[in-house]
Amino acid sequence: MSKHRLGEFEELVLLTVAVLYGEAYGIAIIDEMERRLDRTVSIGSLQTVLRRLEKKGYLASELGEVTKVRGGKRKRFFTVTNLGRKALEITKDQRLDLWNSIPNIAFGD
Amino acid sequence: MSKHRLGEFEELVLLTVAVLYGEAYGIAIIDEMERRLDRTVSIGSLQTVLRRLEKKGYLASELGEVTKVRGGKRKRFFTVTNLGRKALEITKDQRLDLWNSIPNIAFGD
DNA sequence: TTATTTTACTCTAATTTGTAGTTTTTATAG
DNA sequence: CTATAAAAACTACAAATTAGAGTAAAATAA
Repeated sequence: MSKHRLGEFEELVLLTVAVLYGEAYGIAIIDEMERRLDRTVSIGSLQTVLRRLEKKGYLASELGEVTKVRGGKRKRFFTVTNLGRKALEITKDQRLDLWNSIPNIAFGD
Repeated sequence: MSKHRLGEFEELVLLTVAVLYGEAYGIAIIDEMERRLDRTVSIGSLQTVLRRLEKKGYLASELGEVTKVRGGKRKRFFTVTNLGRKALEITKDQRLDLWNSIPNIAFGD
């Protein structure tokens, strides 16, 4: 596997969708990312990445029901697929293996 | 801090330079990355990223001594700077915080 | 029926990453 | 000596990812 790699932003989006399980739609994802990561996230790049991750099979989505809250198109809710979960785990494990292999002196200050 | 973010490949290069402390030059970095990450790494993209990371202050480099091994230009050895270490730590901590916030049901399969 | 709010979506530019090739240097084979 | 091979850095352009700014749709409130 792993012909597809996760870009930096793709990884963060995937993780945030998992964190928001059941409530992961566009604007909620942005709010959560901005709060946790202390950066601004544009709706445009988010949409692009959500589409791409869905196309790659890492995310699935469905439109929500009409609600009685004022305004807005129907929300599109995302969930992480099994394949997406595996991609996240591989990414995490590779990074942690590298961290565990760094000799103490490398950062001795 | 953190106007500069680490791209996916940038992060892996920085970590590998840390792992190879004292022996981190172009071709050794490639060999280490290919072995650990099970992917091919082209010398071209590595050079580009090494330069960019140095420019951003995450890496420092110096030319090695001439050796008596057959052929080759003098090696350029890289080390991770304090700033680079901090960028790596922020990146790692953000990812782990997200992982720790994922509800159990999110991946229930 | 017009304005406001909340949402998704599209398009183009900038940045990052990948690929293929070039240059430099030295040792060894003929 | 000269040609070839080996080991390394470096360059240039193409592809993929990410950012930013703008557009469209749907619903309630005035």
